[in-house]
Amino acid sequence: MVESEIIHRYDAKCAGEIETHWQAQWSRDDAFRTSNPGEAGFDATRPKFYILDMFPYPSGAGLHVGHPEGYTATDILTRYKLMRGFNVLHPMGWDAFGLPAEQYAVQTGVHPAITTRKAIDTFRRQLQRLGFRYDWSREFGTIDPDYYRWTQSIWLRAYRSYYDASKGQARPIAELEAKLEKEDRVIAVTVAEVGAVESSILSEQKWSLCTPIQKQSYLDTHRLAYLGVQTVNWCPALGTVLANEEIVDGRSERGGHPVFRMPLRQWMFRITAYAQRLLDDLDLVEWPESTRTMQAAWIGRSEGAEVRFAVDGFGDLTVFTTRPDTLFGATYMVVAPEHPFVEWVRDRAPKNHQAIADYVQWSRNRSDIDRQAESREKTGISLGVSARNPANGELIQVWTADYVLMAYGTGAIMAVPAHDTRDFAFAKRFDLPIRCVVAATDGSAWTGELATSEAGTACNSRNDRISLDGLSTSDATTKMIEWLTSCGLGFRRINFRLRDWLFSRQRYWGEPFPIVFDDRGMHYPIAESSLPVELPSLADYEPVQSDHPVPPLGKAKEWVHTTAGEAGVDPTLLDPSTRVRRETNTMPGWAGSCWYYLRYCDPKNSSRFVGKEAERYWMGDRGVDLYIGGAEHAVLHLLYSRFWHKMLYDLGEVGTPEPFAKLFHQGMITSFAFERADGSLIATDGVREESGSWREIATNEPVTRVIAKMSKSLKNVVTPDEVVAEYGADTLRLYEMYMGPLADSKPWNTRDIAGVFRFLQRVWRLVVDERTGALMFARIANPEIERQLHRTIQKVAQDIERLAMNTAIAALIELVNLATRPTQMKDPADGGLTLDQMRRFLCALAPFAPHIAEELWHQIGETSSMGNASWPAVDETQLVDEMIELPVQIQGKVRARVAVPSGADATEIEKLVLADAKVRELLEGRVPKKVIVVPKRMVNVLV
RNA sequence: AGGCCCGUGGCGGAAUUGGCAGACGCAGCGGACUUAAAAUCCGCAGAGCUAACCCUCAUCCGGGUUCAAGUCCCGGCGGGCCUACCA
Repeated sequence: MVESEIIHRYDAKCAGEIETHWQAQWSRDDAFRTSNPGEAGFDATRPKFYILDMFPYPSGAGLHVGHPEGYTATDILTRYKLMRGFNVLHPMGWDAFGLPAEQYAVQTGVHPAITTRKAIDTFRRQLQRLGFRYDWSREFGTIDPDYYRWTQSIWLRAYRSYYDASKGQARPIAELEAKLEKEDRVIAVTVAEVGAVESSILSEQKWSLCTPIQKQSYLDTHRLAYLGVQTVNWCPALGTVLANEEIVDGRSERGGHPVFRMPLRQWMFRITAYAQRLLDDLDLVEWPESTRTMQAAWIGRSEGAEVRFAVDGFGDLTVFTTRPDTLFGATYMVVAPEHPFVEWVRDRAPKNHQAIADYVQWSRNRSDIDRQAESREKTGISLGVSARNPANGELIQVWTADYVLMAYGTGAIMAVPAHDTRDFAFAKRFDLPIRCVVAATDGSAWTGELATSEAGTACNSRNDRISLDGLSTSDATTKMIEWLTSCGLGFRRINFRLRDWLFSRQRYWGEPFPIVFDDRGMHYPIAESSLPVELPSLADYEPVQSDHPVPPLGKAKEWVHTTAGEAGVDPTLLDPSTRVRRETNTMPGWAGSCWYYLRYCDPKNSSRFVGKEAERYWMGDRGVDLYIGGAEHAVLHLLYSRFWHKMLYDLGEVGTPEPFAKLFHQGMITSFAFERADGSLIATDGVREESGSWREIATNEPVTRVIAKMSKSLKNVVTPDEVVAEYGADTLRLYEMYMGPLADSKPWNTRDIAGVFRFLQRVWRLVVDERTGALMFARIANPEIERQLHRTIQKVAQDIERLAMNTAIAALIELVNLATRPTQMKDPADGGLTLDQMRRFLCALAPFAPHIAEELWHQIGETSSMGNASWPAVDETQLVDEMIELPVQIQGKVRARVAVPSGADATEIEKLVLADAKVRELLEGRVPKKVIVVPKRMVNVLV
């Protein structure tokens, strides 16, 4: 018993000791530090590589096993690239402002600043326990005043800029102002009160005659960050604006409170100015096709025309259509209930005034989701007014209906029921005329039973001056646009689905806007030198119940009401003694993540958001070299970041048009759950396994195992902490990578972890005698193992580059299995790997399991850290065999194998194969008609 | 409703470019060692027919292209993701 006691075994305790020992050592040595250009230790001869993880939102629950999946992959690549001689930037930080933290704080009564800091500490500790090689000296959180000072600064840059359409780029708004001043241009001015809806244009006048408020309103219609009116979902009971997804049946999802749609003045971003560039530049990036498609769909470019329909007494009602070729088939019009035309009609139609008002009110209080529900029938009401179809001169009715959206196009449409399914449904419901103006290409007659939106041949489309009849849809479209343009009735237009970005939130836990208002409602920016505008520490940050939005920051009365001087407004803009009111909305959770990748390049810079030299070096020509994160951010975060980046690019602040050269989405880690016959789910602890199948404990009924998301209710959540305690960090890292392809969603199976753990134990035993702790090496390199070692190193390198960590690990396992073959081990001193082989093997293992690799590295006599090691060289000659066995097919079926020299060409191979005894036997004297030879692959003999 | 992606052993998966389907791991079975067990090591392992070899069938189903298809094309079925009255 005593002699069999194994004290030098790689078990959980041993792994834990090794891991914490080396983590402490790396920390003492500052081993993960990366130097910037100009700093001590920076080697300018090395190429750069910037590897970025989407930084986490630290929740109170800590990490779950999904987090380390992407992080392990980037860590492997980081360690590998370092061994390959790159300067690698691999940072980590915290996305820490936002709604969940605030709601958690309201629930627990603990201030979000405290809970968030605590959550960050937990996350950091957990990540460090996994040995990730982050340069922690670059760590920051979006809630750090030193960071959000620059978030505010960049926002101010947008505020002070406009999009110069002629140049196709952002320019300082001072340039626009100077031009207006110099040319004394005539501008459209709105009613005198600030924030009027754009449609209430009253008159036009010269710039020099405008009031300051009119000037500001005008500039606001050009700023990239501007104050504008947007219809929002306002929930008085919750005291906040809600997203569409948070509303069910016109009530809040949480609590079932009523929600009202109301126009609200909010800070917006003019992201629509960048729509075309955001679309075009998707060609510059190496991103998953699905993500690029989603972004393109979100931007939603469509080509068509704007067409004017005359309404007596009103003027022109303008529509956007992608099918101007069907103008002759427009038999009625529809405007959105929010369209100003409705208001105009209502005031002039006393007969159905009330009915129209009721309909508008009713539709206004319906959420977008409600309005868009597929199953519901179309609703609407006739406005009792007619417009003239400019093509055929017919008078057609104008309706209002909520299937037309104010936010898209012009908020009004021409309805062509014969060729649009929505218009068709509406026309059927309200018995409106339908006219076919596009004939099917195959000549078949239109049935009138459903709308045909496909391209075809124009018909019934002629007037005195134009005829489209007989033209294809695309030719008819071109001709119609030309005609409309020549008559001044319309023009070609490209429309985008993308809308401007609502950037205000009625929240406490976010970045304050660096802006103040005077008594007249004019806004003034805070001077750069007075940033940050710090978030005031509030004891009561709960939302306010009200009929009108009251942001929680409004409660900080002393902070809100101040003077221009105290707030830090430039004295040349506003007298310092002027009483001002601070903006009380805050920025949304997305703000901090829009530019964090830039700050990592130079996180301590106190004079710029990022130093130019550091930005140019780390961002290089194409930006971040590899960005890994979840597909849930495929649209919003990535689109917002690209937008900010392009603004900064236009303003000369960054050197690349796109921020992220290559993007990769890791899959989700799921878990198992169990399903009853009726489809209901059972938690894992309510089930027992019985000879390969599962039964519910309570009823003894058989259940099936299914894949489900990890959730508390199903009791199938696994945390890294528990895995580390049972097996160690190296095993967790290895298991997460070995589960399957990084991009796939894969189920966690605790039982499978033993496999990779046993692999690490075999690695350990390869060198360490478990009883004595003595080191064991082969005296002579076994040639088969040597050859396999070269192949493994080669494969691991290739697999890491393409992020196929699972197959890289399989290759490492195969090598270790080969090296531990007991036939090689009869004499311990003669088995396994030589010292030199072990050295090279550990280099290949280190990216995956850095702790055990570092430990063994030192045990075999190395004194410097593995972090300084180079990737082992591969001898090309070891990768090819002299002879290879080719499968030989007869009539397409593998019937024999023939050994041939690996360099043999097709003729040689054919000769060798046909001379082979087995092949001749199988051919039974038949003469081959054709022999297909694919060197190094196979041979197919056809008779 | 539309768009995109995916269906391979009992399970996770491999097959990178159309070229030996099932690497590697888990679970399973048999053996060695042990008084016994654990641990470790060795072997077996898609299905069918076999004592065994052979052979036949086999990558969701049905067609097609090809000397050759898990891989390409067409049609279905099943699952997932996204968008959802965008004129």
